Amino acid sequence: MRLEREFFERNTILVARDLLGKNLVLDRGDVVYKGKIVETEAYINNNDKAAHFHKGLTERTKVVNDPGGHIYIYNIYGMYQLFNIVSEKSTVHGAVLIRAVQPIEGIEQMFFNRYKRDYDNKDKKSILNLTNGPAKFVMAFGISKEEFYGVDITKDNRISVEYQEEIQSKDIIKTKRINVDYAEHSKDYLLRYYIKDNPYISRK
DNA sequence: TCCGAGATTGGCT
DNA sequence: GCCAATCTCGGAT
Repeated sequence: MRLEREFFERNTILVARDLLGKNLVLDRGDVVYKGKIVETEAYINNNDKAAHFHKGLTERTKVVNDPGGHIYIYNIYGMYQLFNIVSEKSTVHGAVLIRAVQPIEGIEQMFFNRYKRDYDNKDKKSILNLTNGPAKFVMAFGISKEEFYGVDITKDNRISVEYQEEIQSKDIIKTKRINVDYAEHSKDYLLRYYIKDNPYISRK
């Protein structure tokens, strides 16, 4: 059962928290990639200097104007792409960065996408390293901005978020976002969420 | 084995 | 010039 528009059109912070434990699913026909979302960050529309759209939208960020459930992907550091899901209703700006997932299905293909070699000589560390960071899981799934920017994750027949039971609040850690030191007053907002003790989170 | 520093890379803030 | 990241390598543990 996929998550519908109503889920994503809510407040960004609620969407970020409730995405924990849900499965991100990418169906390529011959292979299905599935990963449990274990770490997210909220970028909000309340004077959040860390948000790309805090001064208004540009060509890069225009999809944030769409209703919740659309996909926002951007380039970072010249070499990587990060995956976000737009939240809030149309014209209200907010997005959730997916920072890490735990592989559930398609792990052999993820391994090949990341390392360009077969699944044979694997070790525990290389498995954890598949998807324990925001650019890592994008590479593991083989997602690109060109293919998925602006796609509606509630309607598209390739990509969706699969419903799973809520994570209990005692198992959710709430902390500061990563690498937003430039964001002045916004840098200490507690807008990063992750599942307690999950091995795939990007940082403690 | 673990941790920190340095290199990498190109579009936009 | 800056940046919501990652990889590699060297020295420390």
